[in-house]
Amino acid sequence: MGTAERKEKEKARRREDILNAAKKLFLERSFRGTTIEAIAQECELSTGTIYLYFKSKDDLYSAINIRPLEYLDREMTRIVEDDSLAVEEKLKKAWEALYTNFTSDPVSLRAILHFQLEDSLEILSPESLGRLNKVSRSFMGKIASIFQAGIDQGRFKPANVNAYTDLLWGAFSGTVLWEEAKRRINPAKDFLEPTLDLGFEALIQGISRD
Amino acid sequence: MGTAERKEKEKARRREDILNAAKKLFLERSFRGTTIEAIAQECELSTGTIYLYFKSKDDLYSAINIRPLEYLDREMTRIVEDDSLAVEEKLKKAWEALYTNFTSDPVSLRAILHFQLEDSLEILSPESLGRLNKVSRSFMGKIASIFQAGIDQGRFKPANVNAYTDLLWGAFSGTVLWEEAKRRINPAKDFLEPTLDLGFEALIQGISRD
Amino acid sequence: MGTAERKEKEKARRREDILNAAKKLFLERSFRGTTIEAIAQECELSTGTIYLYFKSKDDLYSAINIRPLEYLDREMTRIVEDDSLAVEEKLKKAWEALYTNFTSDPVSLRAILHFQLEDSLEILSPESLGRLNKVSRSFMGKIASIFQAGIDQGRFKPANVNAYTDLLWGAFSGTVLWEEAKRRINPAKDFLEPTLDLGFEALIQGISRD
Amino acid sequence: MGTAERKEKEKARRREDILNAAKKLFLERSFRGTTIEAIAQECELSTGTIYLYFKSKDDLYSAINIRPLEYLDREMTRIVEDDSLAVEEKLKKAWEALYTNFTSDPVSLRAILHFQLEDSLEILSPESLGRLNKVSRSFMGKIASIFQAGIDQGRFKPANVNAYTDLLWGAFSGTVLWEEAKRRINPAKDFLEPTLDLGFEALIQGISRD
DNA sequence: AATGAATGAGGATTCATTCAT
DNA sequence: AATGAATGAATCCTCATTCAT
Repeated sequence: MGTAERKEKEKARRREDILNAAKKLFLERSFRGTTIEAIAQECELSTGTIYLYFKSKDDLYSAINIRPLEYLDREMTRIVEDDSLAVEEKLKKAWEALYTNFTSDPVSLRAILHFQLEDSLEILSPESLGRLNKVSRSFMGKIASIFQAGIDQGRFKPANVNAYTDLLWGAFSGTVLWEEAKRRINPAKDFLEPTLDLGFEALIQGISRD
Repeated sequence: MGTAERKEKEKARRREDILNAAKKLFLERSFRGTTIEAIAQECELSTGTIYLYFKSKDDLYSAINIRPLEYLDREMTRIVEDDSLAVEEKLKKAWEALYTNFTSDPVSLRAILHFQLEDSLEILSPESLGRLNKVSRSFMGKIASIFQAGIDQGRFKPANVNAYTDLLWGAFSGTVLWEEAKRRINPAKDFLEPTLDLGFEALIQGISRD
Repeated sequence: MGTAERKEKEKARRREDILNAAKKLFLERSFRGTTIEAIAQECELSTGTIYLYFKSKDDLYSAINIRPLEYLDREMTRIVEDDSLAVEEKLKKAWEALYTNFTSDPVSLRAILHFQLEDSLEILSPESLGRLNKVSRSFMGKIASIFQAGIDQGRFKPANVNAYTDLLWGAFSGTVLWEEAKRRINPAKDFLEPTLDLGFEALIQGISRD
Repeated sequence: MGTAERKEKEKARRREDILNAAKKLFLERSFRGTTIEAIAQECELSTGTIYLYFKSKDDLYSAINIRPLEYLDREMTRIVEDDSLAVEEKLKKAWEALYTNFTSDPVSLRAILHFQLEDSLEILSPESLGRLNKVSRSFMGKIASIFQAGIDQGRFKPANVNAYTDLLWGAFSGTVLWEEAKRRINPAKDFLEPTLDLGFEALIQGISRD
């Protein structure tokens, strides 16, 4: 039925609106500094309506995470499965995907880090938490599989692939976080890209055999 | 007079007690989840007393930052000025200092990252903020000087030393944050040390000439 | 639409309820001695709701002022513009208006005096302060104009009309305040009316030309 | 013994210091806005010491009242008993005593009015309250006796002398309060003296027989 | 489904007062 | 007597969440 469909779409759109408004405000004023009321105003809805779409503020925050992670997960799948790419190229593509994603959507990274930092995890609805865990595990697993392939092919130094993966994620996220913090203090200086480039070069060099 | 001195010491000790209690709770229950009341109870003082030593909750949190940073700053000075060390060794020592410091005192890193993540900076007392900025700049500056020396000596690939420094800090802090988050979900798995080792190896490899 | 209108009314009524509850308690237990919580209980609302209608406790207190002042201001207009009245009669009516108003609503005078006594003015929201200033100036101006007319007509001794106005207000408010204080100590004795009568007689006598 | 005496004096002096400091701060920042700590700092003592001299903040505040009232009471005695003065002159002198006293010591009037306005009375130690009541009753009684004499001599219109007294006090205090409030808003304009002069003239005129 | 008024628990902070030294 | 650190009750205000309409 066309009507039902339209309604469905309308609803999805609404959800999107809320997500975007929240994202904007979380970025501008941090999680602590953003009230549900402010989000409601930003997307021209009422506070009550927000709760029609999200169970709680934390749930809303987590939803901001999930989407980019799901997106990234799909990207990683594509990269991993693309047989035309060498492992170094795959790694490069993965890194670029991270970069593209998080520069186009800085809040989502912050949201992820926020959850790493605070134990808000406990407040999350079990479903959200489960979904979050599943996606991030899948996503990390795919990166790990690239490292594994590299090792198997004798191109990367043998080491625990999880350590490799953690390193990649840690270095990436830590660098973005730090550059962002610096930029908040001095908006003129934006060294994110060159620093990340450097980071990737070093990483590849550092783990490549010979 | 001995009395005045003892009082001074007593006061310093009290401050320390508060700091430790706060540290413990912030670690266990995050900043948001920790109330002044809880801190007071933890160190067996009253809420009012906390405010005798710290202007606000944020001020207290920031004080947790400053000391390890100041300590690290002194460490870096020692390392930088030790002429018996090669630049690679200096870097290794610096990395180890970070490691030692933040594993022995995980909250302080979390506190630092907290301030990177939130705009709580604005809430800090100007003095705290100033001191924080000064120390961290000094500290970073010393790391940068090691990179500079390495480049000057032709042992590191020429590049922007600030990018190198940011990378080092970003990779280090990001990795710790991530490993810690993982451990909170699954306490059994602690991969921090090997991952950081790997990270350092990769870094050195990656930036070393030939 | 009737619904919107009813809502509007309901809201105004709520505001009124809060105002009345606050008035009652402020009268009974003074400003300092009255908590928001108590006000909330008195009008069977929650503390949070109070803040939906008033920015702060001081704001609420000031709101108690404004209405009677605005009412008085309108009264004064009527009196001033009533050409059938002699200046002495206008003064009498003005005095009576003050009397009627403040005996029917004693807190409002106390609230006014409270703000005269404390520097709480700074705490008031700028809007409230502005409104307060505007009304009281207008109100005083109208009384002054009666005095001016009296002087112009040669019925009052020439003098600074502002001094006359200040005197009238000072004598009135001071007397009410004092009688009220006495009554609080000994509720049996209420001399307000005769004393005010006497005051008015003396005032008229005192300023009338021969 | 000289030592005991000196100690006594020293103690009285201390008390005086505290009183003066408190007076100054109460005037500058109002009762609410003044902390014991601030008073202690102002007179270079410690908070604890304040409590050696005064039972409570309210007690301290009340002490500020009592002295000028006691002084005024003595003044009134002198005036009342001075047979060389006519009743009108006595009244004039009484008014002038009030004026002199409260312009030289504005806080004390504010303190008195504060107690009229708030029911801080309940908080006062019974002794303080008793003393306060006694003095103010005595003081008012003396003014009343002047009115009584005036009526007896046929120079004032017969009326309740308490009403006369209340009127005098109300008009005086109300005018001072109001002029002070105005001056706080616009310090340039000080109309206190002329307004009080006018007030006294009107009063005398108003109550004098023919 | 949407609203937005109402809720009320929760928390930071202040400050009069006490008390050990 | 003097100190000033410690107390902790008291209070204002915020804000995530609910619910009647």
